[in-house]
Amino acid sequence: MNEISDQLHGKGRYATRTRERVAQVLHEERRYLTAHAIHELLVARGISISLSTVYRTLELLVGLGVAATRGEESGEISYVFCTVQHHHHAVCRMCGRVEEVGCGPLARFARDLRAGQGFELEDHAIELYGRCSRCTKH
Amino acid sequence: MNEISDQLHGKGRYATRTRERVAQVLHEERRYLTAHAIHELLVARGISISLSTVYRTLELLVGLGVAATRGEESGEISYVFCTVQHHHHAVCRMCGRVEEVGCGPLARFARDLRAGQGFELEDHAIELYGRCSRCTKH
DNA sequence: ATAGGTGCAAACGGTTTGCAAATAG
DNA sequence: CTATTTGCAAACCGTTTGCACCTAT
Repeated sequence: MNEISDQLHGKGRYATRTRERVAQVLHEERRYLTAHAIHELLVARGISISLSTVYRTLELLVGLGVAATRGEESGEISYVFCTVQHHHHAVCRMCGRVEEVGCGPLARFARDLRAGQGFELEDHAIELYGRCSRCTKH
Repeated sequence: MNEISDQLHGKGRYATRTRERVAQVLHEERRYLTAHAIHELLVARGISISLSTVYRTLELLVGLGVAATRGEESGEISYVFCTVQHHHHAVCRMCGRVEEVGCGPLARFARDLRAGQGFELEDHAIELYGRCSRCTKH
C-alpha cells in the first residue's frame, strides 16, 4: 500500500487519508465493487467521504495500475484491486473474493483456434467463476 | 431469422417489420453494437425507428436467446447476434466480426487451477480478440 | 375488435464536472 | 503560501417508462 503513496508523490499528487482509505477498501475486499458500494462500505465504517471523491480516486488508482475495471451488464462499472502484470480474475461465487491467475494454458487454445477456424488470437479477457479454496472446504 | 418470428408468435407477441429489421442488423453485422449504433445503422438505411423501440426489441431478442449482451467499460451495453448454446466470442480487431467458439480446452485449465490454487472452476466468461480468417489474409 | 407495438417526451440512475472551501506539502 | 483535493449541486448521457396513437392478428 505504501508504494501507492510513493507513486503519487512521484507524480506531484498528494497521498491523502481519503485516498488511502479507498485503496484500503479495495485491498481488503478483493472483489469487484461499484463506486457506490465502496462509498457505502466507507460510510459504514464511519468515514465521511463524497461519492465524487470515490470516483475520482478510483480513476486515479486505475491510472496507477493498482485497480482494474469491469463493465457490468447493468451498465454499472466495478473495480477490483490488482497487481500490475497481465492476468485474469477467478471470482469466488460464495465470498466474491477475486484471485489473480495466469494465462499459460491459453497457448494451446490459441493453436486450436487458428487450426480450427483460422482465427489469429492476439488478446483475451477472461473471467472465471467458481469457489475459492477457502469456500471449497465449505 | 424465421425461427425468431415463430418464437414470437408462440409467445403471443407480434413479429413486426421493425423487430425484423433490428434482428437483421445484428445478424448481418455480427459484432458488438450499442443500441445507439444499431439505431444509427437503421436510420442510415433510411429506416425510421425510435431509440426506445431499439432498446425494447433488443431486450426481447436477449430474452429469446438470439442476442447476448456485454457491459463496456464506458458504462454502455452492447449486443451481438448469437445462437443458443454456451460458447465464447472471438472478436476480430480489424473488422469487429464476432465468431462463436466452443470452450473445450478449458477443461485442462480448470484442472491446473484446482491443483495450483485450489480454485474450483464452475463457470467462465471469455472474450477473445485477434484477427478473423478473412482479415488474416490481409 | 383487441392485444400488443411504437414514438415521444419525461424520468431515472450512474458518472462527470465546475466551483468555492479545505488541506497537503 | 501554493498547488492539489474535496464536497456539493448541477450537468451529462445511456437507459427506462408512461401514455396516446398505431398495427398485427
